[in-house]
Amino acid sequence: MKWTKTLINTLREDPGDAEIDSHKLLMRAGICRKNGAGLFTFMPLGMRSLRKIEQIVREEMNRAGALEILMPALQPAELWQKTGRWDTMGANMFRLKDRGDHFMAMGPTAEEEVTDLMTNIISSYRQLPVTVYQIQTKFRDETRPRFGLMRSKEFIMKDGYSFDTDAEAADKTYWNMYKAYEKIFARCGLKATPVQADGGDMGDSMTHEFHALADAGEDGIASCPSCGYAANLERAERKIEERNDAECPAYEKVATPNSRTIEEVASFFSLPPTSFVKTLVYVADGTPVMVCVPGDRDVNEVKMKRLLSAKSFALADARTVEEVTGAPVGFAGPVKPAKADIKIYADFSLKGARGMIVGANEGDSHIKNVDLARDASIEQYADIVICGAGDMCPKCGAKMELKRGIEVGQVFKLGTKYSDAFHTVYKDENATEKICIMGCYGVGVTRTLQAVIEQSHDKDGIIWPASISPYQVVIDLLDPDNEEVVKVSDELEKTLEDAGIDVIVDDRQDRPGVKFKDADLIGFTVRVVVGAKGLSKGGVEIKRRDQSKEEMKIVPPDQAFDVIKELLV
RNA sequence: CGGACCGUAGCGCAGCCUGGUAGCGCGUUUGCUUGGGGUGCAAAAGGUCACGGGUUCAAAUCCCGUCGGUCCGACCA
Repeated sequence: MKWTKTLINTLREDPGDAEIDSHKLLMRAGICRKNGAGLFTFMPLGMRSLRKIEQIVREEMNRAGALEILMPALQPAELWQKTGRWDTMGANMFRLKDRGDHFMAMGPTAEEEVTDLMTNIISSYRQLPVTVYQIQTKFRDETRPRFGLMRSKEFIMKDGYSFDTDAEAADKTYWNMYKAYEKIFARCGLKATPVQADGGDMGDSMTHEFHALADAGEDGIASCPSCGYAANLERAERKIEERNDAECPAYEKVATPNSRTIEEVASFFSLPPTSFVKTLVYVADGTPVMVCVPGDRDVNEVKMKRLLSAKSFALADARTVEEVTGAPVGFAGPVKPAKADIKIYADFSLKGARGMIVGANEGDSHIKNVDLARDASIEQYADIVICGAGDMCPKCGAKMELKRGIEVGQVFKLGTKYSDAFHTVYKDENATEKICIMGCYGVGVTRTLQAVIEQSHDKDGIIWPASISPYQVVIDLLDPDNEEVVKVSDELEKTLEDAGIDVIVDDRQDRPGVKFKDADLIGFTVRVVVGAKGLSKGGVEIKRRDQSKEEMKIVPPDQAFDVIKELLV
């Protein structure tokens, strides 16, 4: 392919609305163009990489035994009403009406659709296990699209769904997919780490997310350098040492005018935040609860939500706080709240805590010398704070590290949440009707593309892994008017194409510097320079994008092919 | 959905405060020049200043509204 025959439009300057490197490069290299908030057009270069990623996903899914299908992105509302998600998905789902006044959804995911489909197809245990998948555009009305393809309103996702006869078989399928995902990301040149995650509304059982570690990632991940434990901060646990503080005298009230936050109270007492108990009032499914954590810690709302099996869990408003505590916001505490029967949950690390300072449930007052076990009625101690760097690994006790990641894939055990709703059953060997156990498996295809860029770039531009480079090789034809040089370039181009290697020839009437800059910006895996000066000095120059100038090889044209092939492995 | 800011040529921006016939850089086109890391010179094309209303002799500029966009927060199968 000749550069002048395709449509490549690079930008010298960063787009004004891009924040992170990968987003800037996506635009600068001409991979994408923005159409609106969270909406992008893939230009020819981007399209090539995108299709290559899809093909890798397809090959690995097929190899894992999954079957490709394609379902409509436009889905009838009835399916969603059947599982109740028509309501619970809220404003995140694009909804519209057809001319017959029927509500439809632009699919944000497809559990309902696929379960409805398979319910009518599956009848016998002989058909199971079965996994189907599709690579399809998904729609989500994100309140705040961000970071280019990372969080967009329309994106391409591979979504797969498995149907098994029992929990054991479903477990096998789960790990089969898990392994397929490891291969997919490895082949895309992406370092993706599997981490334990929270199921959210999707289901309550086991799930792993695959994260491309990157500072620009939106998710926090706790990981243990010693044993490899890794979990999304939403779920990450920590090991807690047993605590048994020295006995303290009876508690007493202390006036703490205008000291509401832990910082203010800590400075008032001249004590570290760990000497205090932070008490927050939440509302879980309409019922207020109190949550106590050490003063230097934050409540993990996802953990609380799971602990209480709550559908909704959010901080209470000021009025509720006043009703519950009998004091203005800022003075809540676990000792004798106004609402005496309120359930109080405390973090494990507070078990055995004595001599603590807590809010007095009275304006401008705190109480000190609190022994939580003696003075408060704690419903339950549990791990309910967000892990921090330095917390002990729950598996091995080593100090954990905090990292950031981009979620590029997720595998879920769905159980029977959807098969129950749709009555997806099969007959077993004894002709007994049994429910299917489901799993679902997603890969953010467009997000993976950007995650690769985020992980693989330098100050000059993108560094594409060979497997998904728009063209694996770029030939910088420096003297497009020199017949001899053109002949060498044309021959090499043909040799490469005949061998199935993607190659683009920069045949523009431009100075070498322009071609080098663009080749680096777009980041084709291998660059071959063919020019009169080079040929007179012995040949063509070959270098992989991630190699330095010093590592550049100069070889006679007839050896170029072998050297290029070597570099693409 | 709360808070802040921004909409001027394909891209990046200035002009707005203090109203007076719309500018710069990049890119594009043409010619010459240069020819191994975004060459230099010259010429040219390209804008209903987001949209609607108001104030005014006069609005990119001031006021009101709408729409779009960005950031912080909340949310996020």
